[in-house]
Amino acid sequence: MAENKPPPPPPSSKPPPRISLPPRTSIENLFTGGPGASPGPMTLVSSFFAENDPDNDYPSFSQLLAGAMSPSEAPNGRHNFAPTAESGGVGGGSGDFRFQQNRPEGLVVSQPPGMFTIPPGLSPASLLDSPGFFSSSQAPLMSHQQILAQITAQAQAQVQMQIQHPSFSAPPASSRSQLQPLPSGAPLQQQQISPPLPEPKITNESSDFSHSDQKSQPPCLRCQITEIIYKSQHNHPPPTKRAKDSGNANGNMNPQGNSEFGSEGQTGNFNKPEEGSSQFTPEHISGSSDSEEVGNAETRLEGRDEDEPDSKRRNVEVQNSEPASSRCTVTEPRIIVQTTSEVDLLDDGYRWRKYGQKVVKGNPYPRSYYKCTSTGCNVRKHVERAPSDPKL
DNA sequence: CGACTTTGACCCGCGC
DNA sequence: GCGCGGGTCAAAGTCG
Repeated sequence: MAENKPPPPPPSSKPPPRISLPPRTSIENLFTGGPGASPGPMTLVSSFFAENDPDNDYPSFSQLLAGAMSPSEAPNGRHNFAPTAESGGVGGGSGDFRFQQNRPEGLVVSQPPGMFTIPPGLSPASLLDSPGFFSSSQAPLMSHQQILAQITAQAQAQVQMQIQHPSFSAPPASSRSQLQPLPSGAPLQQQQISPPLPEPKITNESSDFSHSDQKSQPPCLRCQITEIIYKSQHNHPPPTKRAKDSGNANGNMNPQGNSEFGSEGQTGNFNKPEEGSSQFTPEHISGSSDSEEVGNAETRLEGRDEDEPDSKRRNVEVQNSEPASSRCTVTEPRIIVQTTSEVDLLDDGYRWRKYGQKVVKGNPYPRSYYKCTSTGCNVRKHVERAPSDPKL
């Protein structure tokens, strides 16, 4: 797995960035700071920075992001990724349940070298959808890359804040609310698989940061994670599909109307990254196209499958491996996002068709392969459950 | 009827 | 060069 990533790949093949969503259970750990607790999202992020090799050939993530979004835009979204206690872990009702399925509760940013994680509370789907990412006025179309970029940026911002202001464990209530929005009720717990971080403390903080509310929530087994890997970028507007799915898919969305997706919504899941993104230099992004913003990102929600064989990473790497030059010319930038969620498919606003399923080594659960059904969209994503996932 | 899921087989890359 | 593992394709089946 990513976590276990073997030694840093050669420059040419850098691991793609990953966004991880920690399993809820792990989240608890985060809060508690227990040994089991994996580094908090922030930690991951921080680690990310720390670990990021300055050497990184790739342009800084921020730079990449810069293209994708303007910091100023990052409004506070309305939607929260993090599950709210109210929603209840498992459930706030059938509706919640659905929600859970579709959405990861928390994203953790794990930062093995090569991967970046999304701060807890952020769900990839939300991110993707969240209009916040793109202001409504902005582009209706967000590519996966962009989304990732945004996520990353925010994560970075948070990290930076923590780094700069250790005390800054939790964002202002307002911000928090934004983050947590996950109505899903599903509690998110994030655990990260990321490699040992040098600064565990951050982890705790971060955990607070993202899940302050969540803490109270019981860990939801259901939401355990799966991995979702996005390849390629989505340029088409998610809403389209949504129209169909979304009707329902979003249904998961809270009645509150925060749609995760926001085609209509605005999201600001996170605080927007104000920071300079310079710090962020995801290695993985390497291949990605600058223009694209984020070429590759992996979002991983797995709770803990550190076991993942490298092979998986291969995908990522390969994608990443794209020559920098490709960035500009990249015909098919790939964004790899690995997330885990109870449901194979996170409702990210896009329509996915399952084209394959396979059992991979190191994980009892089969990995599912999805393609974006939008015409012309080559985005693919791999979803797999964390091996440790008890699976309900 | 169309879209999607499931499943087996094939192909490719990597490690030994 | 061989074997292993992963990723993708394609056919069949299912569901709305």
